[in-house]
Amino acid sequence: MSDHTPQLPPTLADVAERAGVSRQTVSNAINNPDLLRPETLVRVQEAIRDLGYLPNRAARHLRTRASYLVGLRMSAAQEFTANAAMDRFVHALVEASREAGYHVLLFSGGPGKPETTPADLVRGYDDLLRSTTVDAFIVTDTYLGNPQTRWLSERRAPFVAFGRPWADPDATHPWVDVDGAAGVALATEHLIERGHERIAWLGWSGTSFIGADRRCGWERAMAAAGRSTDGLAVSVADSVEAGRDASAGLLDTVHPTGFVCASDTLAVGVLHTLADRGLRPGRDIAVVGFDDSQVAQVVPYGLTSVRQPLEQVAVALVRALEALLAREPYDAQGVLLAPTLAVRGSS
Amino acid sequence: MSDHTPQLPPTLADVAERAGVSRQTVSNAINNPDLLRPETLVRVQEAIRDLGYLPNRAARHLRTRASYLVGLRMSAAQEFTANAAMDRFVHALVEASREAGYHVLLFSGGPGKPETTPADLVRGYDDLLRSTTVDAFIVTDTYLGNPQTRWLSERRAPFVAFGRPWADPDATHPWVDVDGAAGVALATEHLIERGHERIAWLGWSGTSFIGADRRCGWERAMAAAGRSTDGLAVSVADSVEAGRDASAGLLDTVHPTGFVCASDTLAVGVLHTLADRGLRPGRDIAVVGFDDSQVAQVVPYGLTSVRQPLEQVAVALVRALEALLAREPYDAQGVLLAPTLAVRGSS
DNA sequence: TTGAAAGCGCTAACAC
DNA sequence: GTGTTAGCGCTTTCAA
Repeated sequence: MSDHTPQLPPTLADVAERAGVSRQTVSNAINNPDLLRPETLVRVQEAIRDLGYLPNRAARHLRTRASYLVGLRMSAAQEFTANAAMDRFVHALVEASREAGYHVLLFSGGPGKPETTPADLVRGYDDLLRSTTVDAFIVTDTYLGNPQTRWLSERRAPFVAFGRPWADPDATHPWVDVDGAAGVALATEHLIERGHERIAWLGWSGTSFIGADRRCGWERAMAAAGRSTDGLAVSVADSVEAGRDASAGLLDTVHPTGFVCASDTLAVGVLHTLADRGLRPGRDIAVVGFDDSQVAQVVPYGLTSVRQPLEQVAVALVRALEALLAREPYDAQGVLLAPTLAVRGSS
Repeated sequence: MSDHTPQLPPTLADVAERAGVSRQTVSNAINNPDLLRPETLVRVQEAIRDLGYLPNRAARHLRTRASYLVGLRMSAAQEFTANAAMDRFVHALVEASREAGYHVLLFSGGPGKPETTPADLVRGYDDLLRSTTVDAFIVTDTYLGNPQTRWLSERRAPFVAFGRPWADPDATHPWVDVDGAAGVALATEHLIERGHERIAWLGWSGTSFIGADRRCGWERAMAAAGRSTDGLAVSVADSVEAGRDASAGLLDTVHPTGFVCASDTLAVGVLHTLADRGLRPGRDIAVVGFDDSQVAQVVPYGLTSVRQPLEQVAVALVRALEALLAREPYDAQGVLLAPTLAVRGSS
C-alpha cells in the first residue's frame, strides 16, 4: 500500500473552468437552475457529470449552517428481552432520511451506563448542538422522567420525538407515536372473536404511561364485548422470568384461556409457562405479544403480536423534521399511527 | 413557538476576545496546548469553559479535511430470521468510535432493494466519498461476490472490513473477523463433552465461505474426537423452515442426538421440529446455534449459541481505522477474534 | 442572465 | 509564545 491519498475530488472551480463559466454560475446551476439560460445549464450539467462533481458538504455546511445530518442516540441493545424493534426503526429512519436528503448520525451516551447523571443524559445532545454537527435530533426514549425533551425545548434545539409527551401536556414539539391502546384492543378483539371468554392482561408495573395506555386498550375491548376484567390483570417487570411467573399464577387462579401482553418479552414468558406445563400455544392457550420482534416471528408455533408501523413512523418523523427546519407552518403537532396485528400460531 | 433560532454558538473569536488573546492562540490551546505558556493556557481554558465553546466541526472539517465521521451502510433488517446481531454491533461501534473521537454516519442503499445493479451497490459509498462527508467506511457485508471492497480499494478509499477478504487473497485492506470455525468447534466439543455420539451439522447451501468455514469447525472437532461425520451434514437455505425440514429428515434417517447449526435461524428450525414431535431441547435432543440472538436468549429452555465478541470487533475496527487514517505503520492486516459459547437449556 | 467580492469558522505556515 | 496572513469550498449579496 504505497499511497493512500485519493486524488482530491473536483471543486466548483474545476467545474466552472471546464464549462467555461464562473463558479457562481455553477453554484446557481445546482441550487437555482431556473436562473440559468437553458444552454448554459446544459453545459454546466455536462461538466458536472464528466467530472463526477458533488458539492463539498463541509463547505456548504459552513456557509449555509445546515449539515443535513440528524442525530439519533443509539442506546444499548437490550439483551435477554425480545425488544428488537430498534433495528427495524433505525433502518426505516435512514431510508426516510435519505429521501429527504438527510443522513443519520449516531451517537451514544445516556441511559445504560452506570452512574448516569441528568447532565450525562443530555451531554451527547449538547456537544452535537454546540459543535453544530447536526441540524436536528430524533428523540426516541421519551419515557416518563427523561429530561431530554424538556432540555432540548428550553435550548430551542430542533427535534422531533418518537413517542408522545405523556408527562408534559405543555410540550410544543412535534411528535409521532403509535397508538398502543388501539393495538392492544386489536389483539384483544382478535381473541374475543376466537371465542375466548377469560382474557388476561399481562402488563408492566410502575408508572409507565405507555404501559397504562396499552392496558387501556385491553380494558376497552373487554368492556365493549361485555367481558369482566376482574382479577385478570397483572403488572410485573418487563422480563421473561416475570412473565413466566405471572402467567403461571394467573393460570392457577383465574384460569384465563388467553393472554394479551404489553411486550413480546412478557409473551415469551407465557410461552415458557406453557412449555413447562406441556400446553401448546394457540391450541390450549392463546398468547399475543407486542412489537412483532424476531422472537415472535420465529418462535415455534409463532407468536401473534402487535406490529408497529415503524416505516410509517420514520416517514412521518422526517416529514415533521423537514417542516420544522424549513419553518413551515406546522400542520399537526402530533401524528398518531395505527399498529396492525401479525397473527401467528399462538392464537 | 415564536422563535426557533438558537443563539449562535460562540466561535474561536469570541473565546479569543474574552481571554484577551488572538484566535490562533485559542486554536493552539485546543490543538497544541504545549505551545502555550501555562498561565495563558489556563486563561484560555477558562474562557472556553465560561462560553461553553466547542469548535465548529464544519469549519474544522473544511480546513483539515477530516470530518471525524465514519460511514456504515445499514442494510435492511432481515425479518423472519434470528439474525439480530446488527443492533449489538452498531451500538458497540458507536461506543468504540466515540472513544476515538469519531461519530458513525448511517447510509442506506445496496442489497435488499429490487433491481440492484453493481453501480447501485457502491453508489452510497461513492456519494459520501465525493462529497467528502466521511473520512472512512466500516464495511460489513463482505460476502462472496460483493464488489464494494474491491471498488473501495481501487478508489483508494480508506476502509476497514468486518469480515475476511475470503474471495480475494490479494486484498490489502485491514480487516477484523470472528473465527467462526473455532466457534463451531467450541459448540461441537461442548456436545461431545456432554456425551453426544452422533452430532449433526446443519449448514448453509451455496458457496458461502463463512458457511464453509463454520462447517470446518464441526469437522475438525468431530475428527479430533474420533467421531465419524458420515451422513450427518446437511446444507440448506438460511431459514427456519429449511432448518425444520432438514432436521426432521436427519432425525428420521441418521438419528443424531445433537445438532450444531450455522445460524440461530437454522437452530430455531430444529426447535420447531422438536416441538412438532414432543421432544424437549436439551433433554431429548441437543441444539446449538450461532450468533446468540435475542431469540436464542429468550426462547423456552434457551438456545445454546456461539456468541461473537462484537464489542471487541468494534474496538479492533476503530483501532485499525485510526492507524489507517493516521498513516501509522500498520501492525497487522487482519485481526481474528475468538467467539465464546453461551450455554443454555438446549444442550 | 452572469460575474466579482466577501465571508462562514477554523488551522497551517510563517513572522514577530 | 503569540499574532498575522491566507485559504479550505461554498453561497449570498450586489454589480455589470
